Amino acid sequence: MVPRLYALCRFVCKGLFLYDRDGTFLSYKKDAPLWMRTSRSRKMVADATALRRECVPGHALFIKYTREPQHMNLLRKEMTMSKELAKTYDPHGLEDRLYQKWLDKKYFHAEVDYSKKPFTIVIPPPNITGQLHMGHALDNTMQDILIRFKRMQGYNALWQPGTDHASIATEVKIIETLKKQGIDKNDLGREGFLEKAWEWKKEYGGRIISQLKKLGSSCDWDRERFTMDEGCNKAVTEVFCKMHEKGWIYKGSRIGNWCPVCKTSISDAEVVYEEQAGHFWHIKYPLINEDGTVSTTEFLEFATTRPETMLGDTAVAVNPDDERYSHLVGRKLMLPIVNREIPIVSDYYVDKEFGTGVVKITPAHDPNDFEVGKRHGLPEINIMNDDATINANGGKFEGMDRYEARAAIVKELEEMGLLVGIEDYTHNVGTHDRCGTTIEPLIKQQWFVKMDELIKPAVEAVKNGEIKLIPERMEKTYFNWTDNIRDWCISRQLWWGHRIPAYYCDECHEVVVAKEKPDVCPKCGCTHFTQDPDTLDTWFSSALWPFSTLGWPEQTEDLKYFYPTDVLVTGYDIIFFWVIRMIFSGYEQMGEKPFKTVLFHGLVRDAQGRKMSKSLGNGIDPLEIIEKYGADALRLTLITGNAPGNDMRFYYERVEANRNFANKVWNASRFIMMNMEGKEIGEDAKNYLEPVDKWILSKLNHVVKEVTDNMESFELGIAVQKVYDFIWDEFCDWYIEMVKPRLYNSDDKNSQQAALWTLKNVLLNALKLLHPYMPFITEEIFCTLQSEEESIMISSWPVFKEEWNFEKEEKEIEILKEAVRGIRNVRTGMNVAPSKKAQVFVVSDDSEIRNVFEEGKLFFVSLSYASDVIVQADKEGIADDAVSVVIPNATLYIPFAELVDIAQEIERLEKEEKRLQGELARVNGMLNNERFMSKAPEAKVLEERAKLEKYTQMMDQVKERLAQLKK
RNA sequence: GGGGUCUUAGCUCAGCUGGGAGAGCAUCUGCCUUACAAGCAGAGGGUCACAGGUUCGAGCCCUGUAGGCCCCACCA
Repeated sequence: MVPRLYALCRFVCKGLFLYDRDGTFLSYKKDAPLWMRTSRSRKMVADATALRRECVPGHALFIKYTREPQHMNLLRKEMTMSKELAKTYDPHGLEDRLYQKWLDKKYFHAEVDYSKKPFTIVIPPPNITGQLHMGHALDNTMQDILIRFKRMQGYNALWQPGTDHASIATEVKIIETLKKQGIDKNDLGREGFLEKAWEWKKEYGGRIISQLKKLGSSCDWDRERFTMDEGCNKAVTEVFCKMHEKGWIYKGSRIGNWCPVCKTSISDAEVVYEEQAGHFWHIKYPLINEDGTVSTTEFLEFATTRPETMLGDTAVAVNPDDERYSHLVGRKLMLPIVNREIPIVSDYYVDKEFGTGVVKITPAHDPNDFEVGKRHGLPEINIMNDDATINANGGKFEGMDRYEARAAIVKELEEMGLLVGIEDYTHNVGTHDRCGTTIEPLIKQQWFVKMDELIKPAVEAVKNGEIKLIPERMEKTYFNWTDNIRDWCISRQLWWGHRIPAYYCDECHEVVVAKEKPDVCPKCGCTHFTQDPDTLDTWFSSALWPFSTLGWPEQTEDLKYFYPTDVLVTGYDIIFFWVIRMIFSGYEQMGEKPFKTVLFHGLVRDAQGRKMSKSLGNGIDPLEIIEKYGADALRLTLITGNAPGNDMRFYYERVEANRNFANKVWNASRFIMMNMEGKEIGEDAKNYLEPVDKWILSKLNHVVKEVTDNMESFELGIAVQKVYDFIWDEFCDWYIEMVKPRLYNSDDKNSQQAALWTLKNVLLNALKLLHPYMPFITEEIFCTLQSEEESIMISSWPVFKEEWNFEKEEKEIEILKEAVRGIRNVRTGMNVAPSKKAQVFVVSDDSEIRNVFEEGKLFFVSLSYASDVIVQADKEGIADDAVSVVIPNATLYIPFAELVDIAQEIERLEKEEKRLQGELARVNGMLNNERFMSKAPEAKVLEERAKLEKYTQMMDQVKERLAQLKK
């Protein structure tokens, strides 16, 4: 036998009372031990050791309300807790257990089944290098909500999971790891490196998956795919060859973004512009005289941010309309140091207003200059190696790093007297989004995808609504990109990725694009080929994800059944990288859209509104939140409190509030189960429904409809907010309180049964509505509540039931609620303790109203702290100094035993009078406005008329009462 | 330079197609009320950034202004 000891601190701020289980007072500890919460002050100081000494050995100690779990746990270890159901919801253990159960039962698995309609979502595949962050958590919570909702609605719901090989991100990471081991990528060679990469994938690729499971994601894990698995590789090769044949993939020499550290080209989308403090070097080049000598008096001055590129200058340009220089066009300049003659050309690219209106042209190292060079047939002189050191074209600067060369060249120009000045200048510098290195524009042979034709159906699809973007404004961003589309550079000089299926004849260098290495060169007949060393942009394989995962290029049953998918959920930040590319790929390869709807979400930011990032160290780990508050609370936090597509800030307070909601649900359920214990609830109980039962059923009915509608239109946050409000405000705070008297009274079995039946049914339906959002707690309660059902996740989604539609009762109960609120209001206003009961008289000349109060008397008594309630048609027998509360069509009187301060009461009523006056003025203003009456819709007019009647009537009551008091 | 978006209570944000300003947190007051103090019952708090316009009626629609954030393009 273990006697228990209770510590109750609820009503004491400065100390701790210890009671045993029977409530016998044991001792009082001043300056009590823990961080505790009381209603007033959140924290209270005390000493845990002292408290522990207070406990007799073998006794249990129960601290009722604490805030700091670490202190709580410290004590718990030495305590024997009560064997009753846990009073607070504890997600620990429970979540993993339920998830395992779902897995074991194969609830997440979907098979082709033509008797059901499919509902498909493909996961945005997380990088294998990734760790679950808040963005993933949000993204996957949204998908899971949709999938669980549709599954319950009876759809054959498939959530197709997988991971992305993330070529450059992964390669960078592996190189780093190897570096730590003292291994250089090049020493390993391609094969050796790839071996390491696959090992790495094997080790870390599963990590993110297990983290997604912690969230509760109901993905069909049997179908897990990888963007570089065999099937995806087949799809990639197929697409490449097909598009090459069509002429939409081509190899071209173009200036592109080159990362000198990763030694690969990167697409425009991978370049991040950063503002950097730099300099503007003002330089002049001497003109060449008619006779071929270098002028010592005539110069052309300009400014540059990158003086080292002068080594590759092949012209200087001015604006054709610039009269200052028009006479010089066609003449030549002597490029100093290099001593090369270069022409002065005119091109509209040059801005007359900017600087001196003169620009040096380096076609090989600047995208704009490249274009100018093309227009004027200028030579392209590449002065750099792949690592951004100067090459042989740089003469004596060969071997220098680009920045070293810059300093050396500036120095030399200065010595030559050609440096006019140096100016501080901040400008935007392109950097590589993966490694931060400054991009070097270089001319390289790269593979490109021609976009002009490919993009057309993708533009059309969004324009004509075949693909819907949510929120709608994302369409503008979408078109902004499609309107300015440029060819997509798809080759990467990396090893980790899909190999480009292009083969070069060793003899004649003929290029053959084919699924397999060709045997014979079609041109020269030789049999030796070398495959293109490059790999493809990661997004090339991601673009095929919606159909490659379903088996394409094979015409599988899955593909026929599940494609096109229904919804794509993703962040707006990858609309260009991914969404658009999936759309045009879908149309091109499948002849059909890849998905019907794209649901965008925003970024999860920290409490200060900053982006969560590793460098700032402000990232919040979702797994930590799950550990502390449970996955359900996290999911609810991510989904509520902001509009679709907007960024959100992450607050611990909000997680806490949602954890509290979980606890509320838990306790309401516990209450219902406790009351149901040992009682059979037959279905005939519904023949004895009372008005309150009908009221809550009817309320539930509306919620079911609204929530379903909201979810159908992807308003997930709004939907769950309605469930939240219904459960907490209506069900817990009103309905449960209303039926308590019936539950505690076993004399009227029918009434009790009806209440229990209603409690159970409303709870079950509310749990179902909540399940997509909070899968764990709802499953746990659902299964405990009705042991015969095996899982809420395969139960059916609630629908609006005509037989639960009770309009009359809905209105009636609202009257009672208003009366209760009115009474509570005056009581607190007058500082009357709840323990102090008082008689309540309900006076109304409307017999229906009187009837409502008679019927609801049982709970009305307890909710309004009444000793008893007397319903009558007139004021007969009510003390003059009773406090009164006016509600539509009735006045409530509370004759308190003590004398009521009449003056105060008059003041209160006058305030009410003023409020009603205001309302009446507004309503009358509208109704007396001729133009309102003629133009406003009839429904609105009727509504206002009804209000007028209601307020007039209430006003009469208030006036009457005031007159009486003032006598 | 082009485009998007935001500005609503002390803080963070809702407010769908125009028809009496909301939530959470915070603050204040009361509460030992056997589901829940991670709770219950109340209260206070807003010129809806500013200026015009449309409308019977504007937080919501239009124009402009100021400030914040984001995306695209990138200026030698």
